[in-house]
Amino acid sequence: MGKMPNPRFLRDEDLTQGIEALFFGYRGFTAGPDLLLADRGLGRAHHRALHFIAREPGLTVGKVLDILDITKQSLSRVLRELMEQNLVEQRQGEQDRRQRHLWLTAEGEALIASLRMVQDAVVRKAFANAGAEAVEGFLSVLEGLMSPEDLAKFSTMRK
Amino acid sequence: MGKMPNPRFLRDEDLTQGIEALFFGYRGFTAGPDLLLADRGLGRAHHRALHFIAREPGLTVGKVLDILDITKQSLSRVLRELMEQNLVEQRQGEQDRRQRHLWLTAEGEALIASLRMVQDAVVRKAFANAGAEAVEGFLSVLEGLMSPEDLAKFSTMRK
DNA sequence: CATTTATGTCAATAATGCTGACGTATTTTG
DNA sequence: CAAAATACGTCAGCATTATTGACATAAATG
Repeated sequence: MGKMPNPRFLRDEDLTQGIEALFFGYRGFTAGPDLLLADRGLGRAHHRALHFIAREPGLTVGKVLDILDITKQSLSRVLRELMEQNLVEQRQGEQDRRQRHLWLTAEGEALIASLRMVQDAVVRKAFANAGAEAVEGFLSVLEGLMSPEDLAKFSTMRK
Repeated sequence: MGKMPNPRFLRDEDLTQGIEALFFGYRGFTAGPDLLLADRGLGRAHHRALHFIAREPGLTVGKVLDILDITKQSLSRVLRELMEQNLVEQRQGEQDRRQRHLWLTAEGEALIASLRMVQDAVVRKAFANAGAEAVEGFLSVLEGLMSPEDLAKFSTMRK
């Protein structure tokens, strides 16, 4: 047998609190980068593309499409804008020459670094104040919220 | 003195994981409602308005503006569409007749109930699988991510 | 009575997404 | 090798959610 079932757990009120915490928390999480990006005429979509390209340089367009789960038309516009601003560059695949591999330019690296600086500061503070155990809980709840497909992507990235 | 500082805590990798967990988790959290709303030609903005009106019936336009932190022009369009679909109604304030108090109609109550059904199922499953302690951690990290203003709103709502 | 407040509206613009259709280069397959 | 599938790009049109700026009205307040 495990712990006593908690009668004060999973009430409607708890769910409401969780829903609202996500709403306000997500907003706090994106506010800083949004401001920085706006200076360059970029938005959250550009941030996401930069993030995943930075995380795994040489990613193909197809892989980014799979991660972001948007249409190729939407991604195409975002990538074009990033390339116009000399933040990202494409290189033809060597094995499969149909593929376009995406890399950050030095300028792109600099931008993502400043975005990370802002976002990391917020996340680090939240993590540090809440403590390591809370962070474990935070992650496990978020994993439970993910679709099976996204959970698989999320897990694979950490290997 | 407290716990031993954990050298494996707050590395760049941990922050990356947190950032990506929020991205994928938030997507899982909004996917269900988005589908239901699309059937009626509504979006996430309408959902947010419905949520807070349902939570505190009789809310004034000004209070909703403060919570959602969007411009009155944006909210105005959202409310007009909700009223056109007979989901929300306005009543003039009795004390202050400049104010418009917002209420859900029976139809609005029915819609928010079905949205809650879908979203609650996702959140309840995530909460139940992760456990009460994890939920505490989840909430405390999210509170740490909120701007001071949003944290105040979030806290006030629970009193 | 002048000012402030609460709300609404008109117009223009931007970022992010969608569907559908079509094109090209390249690889794979029968 | 020819046909099919794959990876990618692009053109056009449209929807949602947001913005700023300007202006208007009714009601409360000092």
